[in-house]
Amino acid sequence: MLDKNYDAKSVEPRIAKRWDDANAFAAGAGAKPDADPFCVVIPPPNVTGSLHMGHALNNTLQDILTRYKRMLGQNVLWQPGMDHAGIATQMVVERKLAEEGKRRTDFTREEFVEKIWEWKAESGGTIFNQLKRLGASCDWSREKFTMGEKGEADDPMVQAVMKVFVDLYNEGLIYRGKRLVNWDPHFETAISDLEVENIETKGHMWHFKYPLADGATYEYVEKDENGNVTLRETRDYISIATTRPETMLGDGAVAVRTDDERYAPIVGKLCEIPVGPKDHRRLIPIITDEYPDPNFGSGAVKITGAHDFNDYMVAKRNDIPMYRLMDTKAAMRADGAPYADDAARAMEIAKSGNTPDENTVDAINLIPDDLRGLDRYEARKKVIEQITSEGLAIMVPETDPRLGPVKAPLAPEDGDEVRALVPLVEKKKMQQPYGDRSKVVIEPMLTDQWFCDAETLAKPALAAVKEGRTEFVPKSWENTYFNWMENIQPWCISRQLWWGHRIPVWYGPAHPDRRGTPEGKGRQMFVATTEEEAFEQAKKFYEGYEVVLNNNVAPGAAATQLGDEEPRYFEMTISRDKDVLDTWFSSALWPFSTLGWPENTKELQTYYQTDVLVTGFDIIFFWVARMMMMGLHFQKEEPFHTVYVHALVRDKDGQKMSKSKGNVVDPLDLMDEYGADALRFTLAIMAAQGRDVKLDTTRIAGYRNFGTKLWNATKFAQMNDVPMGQDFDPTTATSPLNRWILTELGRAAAEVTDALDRYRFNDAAGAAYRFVWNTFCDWHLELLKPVFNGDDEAAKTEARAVAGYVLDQIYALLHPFMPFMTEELWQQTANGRDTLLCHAAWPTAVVDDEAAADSINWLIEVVSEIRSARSEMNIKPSLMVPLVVANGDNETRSLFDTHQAAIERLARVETISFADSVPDGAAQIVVSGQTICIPLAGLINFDAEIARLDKDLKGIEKDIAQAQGKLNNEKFVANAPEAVIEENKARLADRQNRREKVLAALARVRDSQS
RNA sequence: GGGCGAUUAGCUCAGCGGUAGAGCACUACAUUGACAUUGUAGGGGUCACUGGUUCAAUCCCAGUAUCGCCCACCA
Repeated sequence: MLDKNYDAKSVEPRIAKRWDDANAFAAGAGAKPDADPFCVVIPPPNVTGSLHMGHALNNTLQDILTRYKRMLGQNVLWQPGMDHAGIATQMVVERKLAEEGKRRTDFTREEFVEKIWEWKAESGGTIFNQLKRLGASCDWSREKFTMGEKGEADDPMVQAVMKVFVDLYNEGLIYRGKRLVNWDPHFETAISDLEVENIETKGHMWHFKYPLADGATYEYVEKDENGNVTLRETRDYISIATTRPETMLGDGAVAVRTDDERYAPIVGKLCEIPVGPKDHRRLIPIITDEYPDPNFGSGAVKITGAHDFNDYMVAKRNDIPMYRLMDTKAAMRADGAPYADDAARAMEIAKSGNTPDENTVDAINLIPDDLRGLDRYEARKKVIEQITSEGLAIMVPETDPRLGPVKAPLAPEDGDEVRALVPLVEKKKMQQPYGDRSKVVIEPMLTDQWFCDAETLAKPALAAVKEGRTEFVPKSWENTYFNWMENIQPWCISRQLWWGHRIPVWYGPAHPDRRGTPEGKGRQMFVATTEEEAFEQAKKFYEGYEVVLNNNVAPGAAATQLGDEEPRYFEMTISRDKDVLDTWFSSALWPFSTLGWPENTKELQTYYQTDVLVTGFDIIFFWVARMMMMGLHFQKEEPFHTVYVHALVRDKDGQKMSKSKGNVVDPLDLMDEYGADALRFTLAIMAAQGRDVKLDTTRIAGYRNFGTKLWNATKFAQMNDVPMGQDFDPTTATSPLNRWILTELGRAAAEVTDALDRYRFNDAAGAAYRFVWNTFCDWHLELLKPVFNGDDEAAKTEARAVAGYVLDQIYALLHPFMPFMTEELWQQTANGRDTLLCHAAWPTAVVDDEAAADSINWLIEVVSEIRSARSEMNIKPSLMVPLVVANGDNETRSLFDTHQAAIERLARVETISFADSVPDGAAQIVVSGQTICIPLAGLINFDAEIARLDKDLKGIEKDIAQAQGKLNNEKFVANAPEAVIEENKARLADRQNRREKVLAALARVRDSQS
């Protein structure tokens, strides 16, 4: 016998262990011979991670699918693993070190990386244990890590990444170059566009004068829309607006639109950057470009190619030098020659109009000595001060509307004009880029990075979805995918971090004997999947020279001269690239790297293409798109045929859960309180497509109660000797009640199955819920009671067998949603069950008996109506009442005979009799065209009875009016489908019949009252 | 600036061309045998607004309002 209560806390670990001991989720476990494979790869959680609601939802859905497919007998693999999560992990470990008062830079790179591995060993299993608590049926023996077991170079997980890099490099799809990238000054690394969040912030726009060189002047004319001159003055400057004054130091030009008449007179002239030591002011040219918008600001834009993405494009187009102003921490540069020297050098460049190579330009430091080393915002303040104090800020009256509402203008009194002039500093909302992890303002920075030609890789990935080989569910996400893929930019894949896959490129010096050829110039690259291979390449390249490998020297350092006497003998040192790859580069390979690629393993052959990817929309770009690209490129087949995109779990008020907001709901707490099954069921039933899940904990309690209900239903079965786990053929059942519940079971199973096949998790859970609670518990079990209490032994035997069968099927049907409790019930309810429920067969419909269904549905209606009438008449529940069926036809009599015991028990009826007329002083119920009476003279309150019948009548008449209205409408009859017309006709006939009966009943009540 | 989504019972959400549903909350009643983590009965909604299409609109179309998200280079 079951315990009084289901105790999730003790059952869940026990069942989990049982699955574990049985290896129940090993790839292919429980599969039929030659079964179709079904494979899902887990979105790998961060190694630093701990289970949050997003994981709980994501993994619940995957588990529902894999358990369902496993029960269908398919060859199932749910592949688990973790992601090394470069920045996130490095951040966590750095934070940990900070607690000990240490910094990353207190260690060597090797030491620090070793610390991360230690940390992984220590706490890396946390999230898997949490996933196991949730019931995730992954093949845990196949756990993978994006960095391999220990990061060894020959680990297949590492080799997969290396091979992909090398292959793409050899195909020209990966290249290195100096580009403007998003630079995170906190982590001191480049990041990709996707890792930047644009946040609206309050900023300012300053307006400054850039004086024309040599005191030149021009006539500045402004016109309105109609061409009338609104302003004409002689100027010796050009007005420039900027939100980032500190970048003025790196300006390479001022650009105006080609057709901007205002500036036509000065195009091609030089102007002066109004900051820095007076005697070394730099002059820059005024150029034309299509980029400036004449209607914005002054129409003239300063061009700082090294610190702004737009300017970068302009500078490239016009061969304007790009001067890098900041260091890796976004502080103003303090390296290189004194300002005077470098400024002079820049002047020469500007005058010559020939921009030297990028490394030469990069070496020039244009930060005035007094600003060197300052933080970029400190520098901004100083720059503004200096320009303003020199009188080069554009001045406007205090009343200028551009100053914004903050500065209250002095009201011009008694014709006074202007009280004062102030610098024009517009208050302005602007989109500011922030690092999504560091939350620090991103700095566009000109650096050497590795890029992947995403545009080329995206083409097949785009076509795969366009042509339907991979489908998104819900489909609307495909537009998001298309939009991004069609506008995809080169993917910056290098990161200046310590934790990650180190880029498999080794650098050596220029070849000493090949001056004047590419091999004899600059550093040489050896791209190889292993160090040995790179070494071999280098040896071949530097044939005749000594080659050594030393990763501690700067990559591509000059050849070392060996021996004083033999100057022709050099040592060629090669050293590996210091950078690591973007984490998503390795994640992109997940669907095939986890299956053993680059080796052609049996798993790869069996399970690739995988089936469904279940993921949140926030990583469609980061991950899904890149898996599509890499999967198609390296396997020539999409990594999955379906992408199920679920919503974000938000808090009750629709806010994204975040630690900083303090609104995080911890799924572990919820599992402690309600059990894993209740949490899972809630997430499943709330996972409607296309909408966020706003989690309301009261619902979890509700579904916990659902589990209790099932538990108690099973207890009831046990108390009535219902046999479970029998080999019973349900088609042999004969009684209407049994055939009815089998019919309902089949319908429910079909509904759940269909919903799961369409990824309608909420519909699936809802259908199972309704069947178990509202059909099986509310009616079938109640209707069984009179059978079990009766003395028809044959009927009891069949009823028990059917009840046992249905319960077994219920466990199976609910198992994907509530695996722990159902497995526990499965194990406890039958002796000698040698199977695990997780491997049991998925329910299918075997009995569909319309007549039996009609019969029981009639019974349910009668009972419900009697109960309703009793309640409204305030007849005490304890009072057993007689029932008189007036003018019943034979069919009705037979139904009452069949269901006599059930009606008596469920409606608390003492006797059922038949009469030719309605007895006096009776409550009258009209159901299925029959008038049923409760003759309780004296107990019936006539007013209440009249009110009840009136209410009934009103509803009926409303129905009649509606149905009649439709049927009288010629257009309706002409256009509506036959079924709808029939439905309305039937409704009308039924209501008319009932109206007659109810009117008669009303008349009788009124009669007896008078 | 572009795109997407939402607006349904007091709350959190399903439904989506043929007479509105769930969970929680609420009201009344019921505690001798599966279950108070319960049962029975009930109250509560012009399905944001305005037009249109249709025999029929909560559902389709257009527009409005409010809210939310994603993308975007206006200095």
